[in-house]
This record gives sequence, structure tokens and C-alpha cells, in this order.
Amino acid sequence: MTEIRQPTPRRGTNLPRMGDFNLTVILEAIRRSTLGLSRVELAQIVGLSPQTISNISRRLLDQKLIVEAGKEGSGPGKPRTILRLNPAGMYAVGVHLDPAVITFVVLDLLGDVVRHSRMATPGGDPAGVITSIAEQIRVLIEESGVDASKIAGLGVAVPGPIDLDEGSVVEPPLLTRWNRVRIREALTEATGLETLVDKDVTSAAVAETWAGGASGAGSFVFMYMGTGIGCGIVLNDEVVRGTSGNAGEIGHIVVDPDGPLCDCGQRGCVKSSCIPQVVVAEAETAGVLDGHREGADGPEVQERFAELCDKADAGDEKAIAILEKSATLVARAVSVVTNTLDVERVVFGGPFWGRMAPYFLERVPGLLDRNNAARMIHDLDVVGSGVGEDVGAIGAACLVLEHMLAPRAQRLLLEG
Amino acid sequence: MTEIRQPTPRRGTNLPRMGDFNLTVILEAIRRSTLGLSRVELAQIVGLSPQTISNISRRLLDQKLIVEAGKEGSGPGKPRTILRLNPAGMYAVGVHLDPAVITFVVLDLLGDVVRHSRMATPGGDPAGVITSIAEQIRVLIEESGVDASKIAGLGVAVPGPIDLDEGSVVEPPLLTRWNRVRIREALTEATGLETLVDKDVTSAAVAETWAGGASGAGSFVFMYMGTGIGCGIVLNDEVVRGTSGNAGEIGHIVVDPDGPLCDCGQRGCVKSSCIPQVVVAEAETAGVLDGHREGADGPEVQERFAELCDKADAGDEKAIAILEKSATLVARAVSVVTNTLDVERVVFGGPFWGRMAPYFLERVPGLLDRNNAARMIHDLDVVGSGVGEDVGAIGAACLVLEHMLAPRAQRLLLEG
DNA sequence: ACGAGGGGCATCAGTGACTGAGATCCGGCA
DNA sequence: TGCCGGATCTCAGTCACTGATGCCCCTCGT
Repeated sequence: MTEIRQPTPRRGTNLPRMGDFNLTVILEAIRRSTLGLSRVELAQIVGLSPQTISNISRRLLDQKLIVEAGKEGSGPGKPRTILRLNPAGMYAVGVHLDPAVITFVVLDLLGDVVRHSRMATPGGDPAGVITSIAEQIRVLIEESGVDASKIAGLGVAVPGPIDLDEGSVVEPPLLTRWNRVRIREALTEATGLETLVDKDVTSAAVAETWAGGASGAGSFVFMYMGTGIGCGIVLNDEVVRGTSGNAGEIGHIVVDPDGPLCDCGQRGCVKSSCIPQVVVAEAETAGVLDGHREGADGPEVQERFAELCDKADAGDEKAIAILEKSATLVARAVSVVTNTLDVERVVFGGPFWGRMAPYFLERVPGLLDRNNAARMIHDLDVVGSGVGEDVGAIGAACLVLEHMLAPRAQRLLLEG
Repeated sequence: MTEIRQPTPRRGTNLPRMGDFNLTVILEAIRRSTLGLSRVELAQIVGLSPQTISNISRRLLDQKLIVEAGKEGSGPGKPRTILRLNPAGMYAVGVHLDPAVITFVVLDLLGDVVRHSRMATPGGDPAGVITSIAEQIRVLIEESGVDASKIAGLGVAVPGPIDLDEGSVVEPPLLTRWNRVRIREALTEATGLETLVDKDVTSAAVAETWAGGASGAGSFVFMYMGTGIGCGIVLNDEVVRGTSGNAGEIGHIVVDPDGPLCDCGQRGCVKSSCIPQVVVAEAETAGVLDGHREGADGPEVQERFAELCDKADAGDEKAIAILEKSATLVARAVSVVTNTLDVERVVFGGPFWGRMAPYFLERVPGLLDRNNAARMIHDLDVVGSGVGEDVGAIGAACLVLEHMLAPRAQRLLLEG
């Protein structure tokens, strides 16, 4: 109800911007083709003239971002020279700062992991932890054997909420000491790398666009199944961050009218009825899992959740029922998001996804389809992410690649 | 779970596209300034050089889209010539095809209504209705006295779901005979005007960006309070349509765990617990409104709803309680959307909004703020639309203006 | 009243990205 | 070996934006 901010008119564009943008467009086309593309094919795909493609290809070759990879001659005529991404053309470092564990990766231009490591999240003073992170990054880069000058930057994925301007997390429930610590600045200084900070779920969505193959194109919602459940949103190949970078907060969507009371005052929110911690607790109460540990932290929950999945895999009907129920509830939340945004695909991923996948993939697509408001117009694909468990850290690194090399509309616009 | 469609790579851009885009950028800057802008101011705002601004201004002046409107001299030096939108530079016709009533407007370039009319929606054969609509449009244009050559096109707002490719509605609950009728083609032919079809809630959001002033800038959700409740989404000044144009379906967000059973199988969906029809029924059951008419249609519901508001305005506590409850429930749905998208503003509007506004504006902002996941980072403004009751039809006309003159990123891209 | 000063705006090249036409290159095939 | 067809390159040509320069017009001081 406060006064409306002065609108910031969309700024114009000019020749250099246009050139840079077209370069990223071509790079993206090459990136998205598994086998590489020739110049003529590129011309057809991106709609620019062959000459322009040649010119831009030359720039990309000069920058070592692509390489000529053999010829492909079918029939008469000069064979096409295939252009392919040069994996070693650029690298990025990604860090996922999770309340339980910090994951590190070095990614090449293809989005493949060159090297990774992890450490338990120290509980101490953030300043000290940042020093450790910087040191760990130094070691990782050294071990990876990557030319330091080829490292484009550092991406950091953190749990929300975040303040994009500050490059900090704001009152994160499980990292209380990190409130408003300026992580971006601190790590820029500590590592000498240009640093980007973003939410873990957003990073995961970016990972999917960069390293996820076909499932990372177009418009989709990335359901991040971690200690919490959040989503990353990609519309028309561009990630949606929201005004402050906090898009994707779906923890308080009501999915179970009979569910437990949530701190928000409602019953059966996602956050209080289907995140892994709750599912594990439910299994304990139902006697499917023995013991009952209150306040288990991240890795422990994951362990217990794996136990639950083991039982289900072994045919324990109660365990199966619990997982199926959680799939049903999650599907309701997903339905809300997909109906609101009318995306073409839902991609599931995150550290807990691997184990729950079979149970979810069996139920969720049908439930989503049933509740799909655009059911009569288009299908809604449901797929598991191809990126794997480290999607947070990989996504963090992809933030850097995306920022430098993705054809974002923003890139065209003049700034400041 | 079907196979993933071949991605459509983002296409490149070229010089002419760039020029056109910059033209729309400048037009938007002028449009958004209430008092007009001089060339120098424009240069500063859009970031282009004064020369470029001059060149583009000339093109805009030639096209009669803007006019030089006096000088503004403060201090020494040549006074600035103010450039302002020429309201008569372009017109658009909008039709809102609602199950109960069809609204027609002719809009000028400023988004002001030049002329409007309405008729009860005939129940007959769609083909016949389309003929009536075309005739009504002809009359309206004639009465408006607008130069027919200045009419850029026709926009049609329809209730969802829609098929954007076909330009049709698909199994609309209250317009059953219109299923998959190709409205766009039919009206293009019947009127000779280029026609665009879109969802009413999306149109309303576009109306806000075009005719809503400051509240139509940036990122916001337009809550359309009509026979049903839906939302239009605008992110970074661009409307979000979704894969098939069906974004904004929020009817099955659960807002009341104790609410009535919905046809989707859940309890307390928006659709079954807080749309006006339900609120009226509730008031009837509670004895606040006398009588009890099952299956009341559009206009009747609006009448009854107005009665309810009259009682509340007069101090009837039961009536007030009913309205407040509906505000609370709607706020929960809005929270889900705003937390998912992290927008900066919620704009309420639609035919029912005017009467409910005071009750909603009193409660909703507080409730939203309490549930705002980014509460610590930024405020969430809540405002009533400045566009008024005919926002559907006005939005329909704005679809045309937006399509031709808004600086959409899409405009830069080469096509097929 | 008049001239100086200053800001707004137009004119004129200049730059650079895309385009089109033609040349060149590179195999396969007769 | 020579011809053919397709891919790519070379070379101008076009056009939008930029920078430099100068004219225009108004206010202010004398």
C-alpha cells in the first residue's frame, strides 16, 4: 500500500548490443544441439544470413568458445564444417551453501562437472566459513587442473529468502547466523572471482536450462526436492527471478485440508505436510521407521528418507502408501503453479529426487493432467532432471555461464 | 510424460528489428509520462543518443503517433519541445465476450474510451452472435466518428481456457456452444479488422499496463474479480501468457480447509469458496439476502452482490463479515501467486471490484504482507485498478495496441 | 532594446552489424 | 581429369546508432 515506485522505462538497444546478443543466440543453438551444427544449419535455425553466421562463428572461434569438429559430407558439394562447443573454452565454479552441506563444483562450458567436492556446513562464524569456502575453492581449482584464466566466475546458490542487491540471505530459517551477510562481496574479495548469488531453486532451474538437455528448453517449472520444497521457473527459455530474486516460494500452498497446522495459520501447507522431514516423521509415527528423532538435520533426514524408500522398494505397503501420499500432495502444489503459469513441462530434481522418483513418476503425471486447466489444449510433460543430485552447486556454476553467455533479452538493453 | 518437443531456438535479431524496437521503447517512455517528454529527457531515459531520439521522433511524428505539444522553457537556452502521444494517432476496438454480457469499446492511443456499448450475450448459435458482434462493431465505429483507417485492429477478450493458435475458446464452462469456435478468423472476416483473441484476465492485465498509469509498470499480478476469479501476470513490463495463452488459472488454489467440496476433489478452492456467486449464496443461506435463487446468471449475481455490499455499507455486520471472509480467502490465493512470482504489486479490478474494494483494501494488504515470503526484502503494494469496470473490453482493445506498439522482447527476434 | 550565453535540436560524417552477390573452395561422380 | 553442387568466404552495400559541429531560440544582463 506504499507509493508506487517510479517506473524504470525499458531502455533502448544499439548495434554492439545486437552483435553480442546474436553471438549468444548462435552459441545457444550450438549448445542445444547434441552433435554440433554447421554454419548453414545455424543460418536456418537462427534466421540470420550465412555471412553473419560466418562472422560470428569467427568471433566464437577466436574466443575459443567453439571449435571446428570435422566435416560432414553427404552427397555432392563441399562438406559442412561442424561447429561444436569447446568444453575447455570456459569454466565456472559453483558452490551450494546448504544448511547441512556445502557442495563445490567446477563446470566446463558444456555444463559437465570437471571436479567436485563437499564439506559439512560449519556452524561457526560466517566470516570464518567464507574463508574456508574460498580456500576450498582454491584447492578445487588447483586439483581440477583448469587454467585459472579460463574461469569465468563463481556462482553461489543459497536457500531463500535472498536480497539480490546485497548478495545476501535474509533470515534464512536454518542458517540464522548468515542473516544479511554479504556473501557476494565477501567471496568476490576472498577468491578474486566475479561472484553471483542466487536462490538454490533458481540455480537448479538454470542448471536445467544449461546442462539438462531437451528438458531445459522452453517453459518449465523445476521442482526442487531438497530439505525444503521450492521451485524454479523458466518461461520462454528465460529464468524468472522476480522483483527481488525470491520467486519460487511455494511452501505455503495448501495441499492437504486435513494436514497439520502450519506456522502461517493454515493447515496442510506444502512446508508442513510433504517435505521430506515431515514424510520421515510420518513414517516414524506410523511405525514404518523405528526410533523417533526430533529435529533431525539435513543429512540425517536424507538417510532416514532413504531408509523409507528402501522399505518401499522392498514392498512395504505402508512405506509405499506414505510416499504415494506425499506424491499426491506435491502434485497438488505443482498443479497450482502450472495452472498459474501454463508451462509445458515440470522437471523434478534435487537431492531427494533420486530415491522418490519412481513413486512420483507413477502418480504425478496423471494427477497433474487431471488438474491441468489447459488439459484440452496441450499436454504437460513430467520428467526427472538429468542433472543429478548436485543440481544446486551445478546450477550455481551455471548462473555464471548463463549470465555471460545466454541470450537473455536483458542483454540487449542499454543500462544505466 | 510425452516426448519433449523439439526446442525452438531463440532467433537472432537485425538492424530493422532494432530500429522498430527502439521506436516502441521511445513511444512507451512518452506514453508513461503523464506530461510528455522532450527529446533530451528521452535520450536520458532510454539511453540512446539525442540524434537517435531525434530521428525516431521524426518517424513517430510522421506516423502521427506523437505530436509536438508546446515548449517548456525554464532558465536560459532554447526551451524544450514537449513530445506527447497523439490520442488520435491510432485507435483499437475491444470486445469482451462474457457469458452474460458483451462489452464493446473504441479506444484511442492513450487508452481512453472514445465510445462504448454493451449487449446481453445472445444464447443462440455462435455464428449468428458473431454476425451481431460484427454489426455492433460497425455501428460503434460509425458512432465514434473515428477515421476507419486509423483503427489498428480488434481485440477480443474471452473467458478461458483458450487455444491461441486457433483463436478459440475451449470448453468454456458458461459458453458451451462456443467450444473451439474460431472466433479470431470469424471476426477477422466479418469485420475486416486484424483480430487478436486472448483471455479476459490477460487482457485486463494488458489494460493495466497500457491505461493503468503507474500501477501498470514493472511486475504485478492483476486479480480479475468477475463472475470467476482469475489473474493476469505481468513480469518486467511484459505480460505472461504461458505456452498456450492460459496462464492465470487460479481457481483451484485451496484457500479454505473447511470450505465446500469442489469438483476437483479438494475442499475450499477459490472457485468454490470465494467467487461472487458463492459469496452471494452464502449471504442467502445466512439470511443476509432474502430469497434464494439457484443458478443465478451473471448480471443477477452482480445485482445480488451489490445488494450485499449495500447492506455492508449500511453497517450490517453479517454482510460485512461475509465480505471480510471472502477478502481473507482471496488474500490467501493472492499470496500463493505473489510468493511464487515475487512481484512488486497486486492490482485488483474487474466488474465486481468497485463494490468490494473498501472491504478488500482494508484487509488484503495486511494479510499479504504477513504471508509475503520476501517480506523482509521488499513491500508488496496493493492497489485498485484505475481502469474501471470495463477492464475486459478495454484490455481487449489494448491487446491490439500492445501488439503493435509495446516494446516486447519478442519484437526484436526474427521469425520463422 | 540589444547582445551574450546557454541549452535544445538538426546536420553530416563515421562506425559497425547485417545482407546480397559473386568468388572460392572442396568433395563426389562421370 | 573435369564437371557439378553445396558450403563458405570476400567485397561492397545498406542502415541504425554515435560524435562532432553548428544553428536556433529563449532568458538574462546591460
